[in-house]
Amino acid sequence: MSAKTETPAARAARLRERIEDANYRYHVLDDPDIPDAEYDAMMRELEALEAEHPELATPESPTQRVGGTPSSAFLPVRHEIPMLSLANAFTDPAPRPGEDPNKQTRDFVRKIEQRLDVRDPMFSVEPKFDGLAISLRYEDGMFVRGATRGDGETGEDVTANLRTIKAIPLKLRGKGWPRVLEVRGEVYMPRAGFEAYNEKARASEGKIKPLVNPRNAAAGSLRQLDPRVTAQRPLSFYAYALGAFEGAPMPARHSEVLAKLREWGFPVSPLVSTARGAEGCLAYFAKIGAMRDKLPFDIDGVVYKVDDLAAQRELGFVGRTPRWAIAHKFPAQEQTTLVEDIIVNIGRTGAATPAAKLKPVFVGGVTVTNATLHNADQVARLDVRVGDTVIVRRAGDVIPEVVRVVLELRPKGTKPWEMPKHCPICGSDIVREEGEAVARCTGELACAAQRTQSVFHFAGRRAMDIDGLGERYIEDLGEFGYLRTVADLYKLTLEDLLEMKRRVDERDGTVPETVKAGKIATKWAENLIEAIDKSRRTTLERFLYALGIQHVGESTAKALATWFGDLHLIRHLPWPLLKLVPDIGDEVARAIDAFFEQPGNQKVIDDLLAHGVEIRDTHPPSAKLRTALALENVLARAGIPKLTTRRAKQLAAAFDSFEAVATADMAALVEAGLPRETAECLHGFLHGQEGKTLAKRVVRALKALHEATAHARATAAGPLDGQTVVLTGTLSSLTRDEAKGKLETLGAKVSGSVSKKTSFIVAGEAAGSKLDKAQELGIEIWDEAKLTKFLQQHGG
DNA sequence: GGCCCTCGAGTTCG
DNA sequence: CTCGAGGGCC
Repeated sequence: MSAKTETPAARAARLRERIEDANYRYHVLDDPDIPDAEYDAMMRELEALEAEHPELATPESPTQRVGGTPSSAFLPVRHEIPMLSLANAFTDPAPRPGEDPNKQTRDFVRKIEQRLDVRDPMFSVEPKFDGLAISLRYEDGMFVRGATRGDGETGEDVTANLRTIKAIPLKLRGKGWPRVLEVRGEVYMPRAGFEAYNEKARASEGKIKPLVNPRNAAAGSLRQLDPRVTAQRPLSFYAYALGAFEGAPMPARHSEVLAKLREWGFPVSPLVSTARGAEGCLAYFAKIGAMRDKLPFDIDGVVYKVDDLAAQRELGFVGRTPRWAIAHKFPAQEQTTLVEDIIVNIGRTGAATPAAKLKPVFVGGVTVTNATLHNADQVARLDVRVGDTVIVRRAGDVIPEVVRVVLELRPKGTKPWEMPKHCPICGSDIVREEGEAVARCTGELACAAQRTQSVFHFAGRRAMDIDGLGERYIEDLGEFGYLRTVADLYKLTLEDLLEMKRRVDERDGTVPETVKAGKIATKWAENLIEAIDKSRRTTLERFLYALGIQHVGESTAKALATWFGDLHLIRHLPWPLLKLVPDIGDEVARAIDAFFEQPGNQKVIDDLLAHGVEIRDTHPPSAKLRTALALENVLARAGIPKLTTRRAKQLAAAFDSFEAVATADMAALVEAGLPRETAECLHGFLHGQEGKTLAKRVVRALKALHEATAHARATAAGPLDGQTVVLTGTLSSLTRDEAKGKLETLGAKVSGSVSKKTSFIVAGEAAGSKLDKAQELGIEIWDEAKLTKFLQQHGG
């Protein structure tokens, strides 16, 4: 049948099929069956056909890979099933005599054998591509969304860019695929494509910027806002795992999954294989290692996965890393360079961290100029000196690290490096505590570096999230006296910022950037003021984290926030009571206590609150905590020496407040049933300096607790208090359970059926009889948009 | 007292 | 990403 006798629709369909087949043969089977010229001719014909008959153009047509318009941002995508990160194993390059260089790999296999009680389990083995992990979602066989890995939980929507990659099928081939399929794999740039692209870039004489290395090139290409740019990049794709999988039976083995993926049109590396036990894995590692340089793409190791999926489930996870898989990495690439200097950086906690300033060297795909030396022990271990030639590599292919010194090249007259005795920034003593690895500057707030770093932490994305407040501004603000504590941020005015900028320009002798085309450019300052203002409304968890208390990171801050629920309670609580929170022990509790013990810190908190910082999620302490704070428990745990649980109980029965116990005289204590000796001891303690301080704090804390509880009760009246809500139909942005939970926290009762008592209903897509009934009864009807907006307005 | 896990803190480059 | 160290469990 010739083109002439076909209808345009049939011709278009036939062309598409042939183009898709050619793609499949080229990218998946690696066995092209038609010459490039013919392929191009078919594409041109199809494009012409679709231009002539626009109704024939479908989104999954091969001509429609580059579509859509440049976007301004990538929307976050939550992965239904988190994307994993693998543990690493290395082969020890210089094992001690008698030591197994492949201990890590063998340990990995041995643990699996122990847990599963099998010998030499079967592994699916594959090369580990050096690219960018992504997830592709197919619904009813059509590619609907693609996202980057992100932090594993949430990535970025890069669908438009992924569509331009010909190795990624826009629709699934074959049959038997599930209704919902998520495929995980690696986008990478083949070496040849990388070279060719850079050749073109060189020829363009600066018009096209050359790419640094294939891996960054892949990552950078997917982050292009304009898919037409991505389409110009020679990207490819290999699939290696599943995410969501709904509506079809799941194969029993990982190797079968890969075979299925290949049938459905995904490129799967021809190097994937299976191997038995540790020895099989190591043989595969050796084989791939020998091929590494000749491969048409970069790899950084191989991956071993337990092949049996049921066994994978049995093995489970530690955190987000599976017990059933490991990445066996090739040794990192190494380079030698010169140590030009060894400097000390001062961190937020005063930690003095030595860092090597290196002669720029290209290693592992980037130019490295700095390498951390961690601490004085590390410097001593390596014996790095200024002027040394050292071997550097990128640990885990990211953070540069000094591997060792090339002693043969050491110049004469070098001296071992020593931690300076005084802080290079503020001149305070640098002290190293007994048994600690870090040395610290003791300058605290007097040290500009610590000040800058703590403000930087405070403003961080995960803390108060002040957008646009970078290290440079913080330094400058500090230098000119606008910023002593974080509270000063909330006192800054537009004029302050502009004045600071003027002085910075004066100091640097730079042309004032603030003056452009005769007008004073103030946009950056306006933005910053706005960002600061926006940060005022925050959560307890963020606020606590932002304070930068030692040992209090994100998760401890969260625990404190959920357990105590109220800043005023936390800031007055004596440390033994802080230990009520799981995962908070002596050390952390003491650190928190010490922080709040400083009047300066309490003043900063007062200042922050006075300048409009508002914690919007204060809530009553958890029920568990309220029990724990009952009088007898407080007495037992407040840190009063010799007071046993039993005695605490007796006291609690006889007195009705902590204050009463603290002010009781000996007679009263004896009357309460305490043996004379215990009573004397307690009385002595409570009237000693230590006891008085403790009592004062406990009383204050309990008062705060009481107020917090009362306050929370008073404000518990949510905006939907007393209202009955009915949900019907399907909501797209959240599940019914989530909607229910959110409505309930705002005070609503969520019921299942519509009656005249119903306050309003929320009708999603395809709402049925409940909607009819609500209309009949004249009940208010919300659509999803209205619900979302309402939830947003009320902190949903 | 030792082991295993998790968390905190510091870090690099584009 | 890595190291060091705190916390919990045996």
